[in-house]
Amino acid sequence: MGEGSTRDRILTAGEALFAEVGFEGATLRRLTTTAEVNLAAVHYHFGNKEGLFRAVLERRLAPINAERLRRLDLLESRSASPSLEEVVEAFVGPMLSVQQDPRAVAFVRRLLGRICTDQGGEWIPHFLAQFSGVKERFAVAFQRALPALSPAEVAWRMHFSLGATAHAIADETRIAALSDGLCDPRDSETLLAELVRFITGGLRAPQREERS
Amino acid sequence: MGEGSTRDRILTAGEALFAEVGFEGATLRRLTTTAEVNLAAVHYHFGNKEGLFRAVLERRLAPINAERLRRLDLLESRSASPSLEEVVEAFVGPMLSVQQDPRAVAFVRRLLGRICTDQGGEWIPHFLAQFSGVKERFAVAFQRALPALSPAEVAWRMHFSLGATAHAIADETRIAALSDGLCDPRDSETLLAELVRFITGGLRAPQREERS
DNA sequence: GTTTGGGTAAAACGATCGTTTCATACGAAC
DNA sequence: GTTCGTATGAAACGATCGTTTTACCCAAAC
Repeated sequence: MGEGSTRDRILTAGEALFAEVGFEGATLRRLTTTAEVNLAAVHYHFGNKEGLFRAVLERRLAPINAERLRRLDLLESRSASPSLEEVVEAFVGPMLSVQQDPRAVAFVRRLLGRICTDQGGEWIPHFLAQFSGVKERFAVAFQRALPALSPAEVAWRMHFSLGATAHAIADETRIAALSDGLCDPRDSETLLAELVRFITGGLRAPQREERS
Repeated sequence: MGEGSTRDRILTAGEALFAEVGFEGATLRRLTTTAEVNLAAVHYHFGNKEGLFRAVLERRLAPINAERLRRLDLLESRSASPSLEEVVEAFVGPMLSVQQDPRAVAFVRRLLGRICTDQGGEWIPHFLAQFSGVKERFAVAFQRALPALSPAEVAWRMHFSLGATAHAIADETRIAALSDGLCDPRDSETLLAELVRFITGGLRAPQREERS
């Protein structure tokens, strides 16, 4: 932890610590100790603890959402109607594979899942703001791939897909216990393949029958 | 908050407070203030803060898991091979409808979802212990309803189903933003119907093609 | 009547938190 | 060489945390 500027060391250590113990569980003293940085440096560079957290979030979320849009652009430039599997993979894949940095993976797998489930906190609007552009683009893409569904049903199923993804990505131990060792949570490739298959299946489920 | 014994008032207030701000965010002083209980009473009745949290969890989880098994027993007594929809609803339904107590609903919708995503914490084994009996029973039921899938694939998809459920149940605001107001997160009936449909669709997705 | 023990009340304990203050070191601008 | 804004280090501040201690109330047991 002795490389990079002070600011970068704080960001990196904060990312790891927030991912490990969450926002409230993280301590600036523990953070500055592992980062080999003075305690006051956090407030100098980021204002306060929450400012640091927002900076940590943005550093990783921006590339993920950019990659999502890039892949969707690519799909739509190739075909007027991309397949559902392609759209799902463009949405889910970047969370698992944007960065080769293992620290980024740790962030996504632990912190992002935690954020998605956290109710309180003032950073959720800040988090959704970056996500909003992505949401609309993919809502349109999903609706096109699933013309039989109503917009409300598309929204519900995107919601469920997000949940399955967040849970699967955040998990590092439960799937092993659930499967009695059959499934390896670190096998990102299998995880992505199974997750995409599950989500596409759920999205393609027959629509609600209208009582006529 | 002026009814019931001291112990019950602590449990009820703790349930609400943990659901609102999480374990680390909850303060015993705020808890004892709203419960109109002395600070020391928490340690007298529950040992410490974590003991109180475990007691809060158990009070709500036990009925849910009991109801799950009861419904599964009922299904299997009626038919040798219950339909997938029935099994999914027996698994998901109790989380939304076991108790008519609105405080129990608040607990399930906020705290349980949070627990499912929380990585650290010592109560997860304690939580899984109660869940373990449920897990095996439903794993068998799902495997029977989906004979084409490998055990590993059944485990993966149960895992994803749990994630979609936890996310959907914990959410109270995001689906409204995601759907631009089309979907109402408080409409438990629609939520359950859409969720069951999504999960059954995901579980029924075509299996991984073996490269021969 | 006295004793006993479960339950509650008030107060303080030590620890640790996020934050602030103040002094200092360093490099660029003039 | 002096000045000045940026950055860091050391120390302390006030607040609040979970927990413990001590004393008190009161109904049941003897």
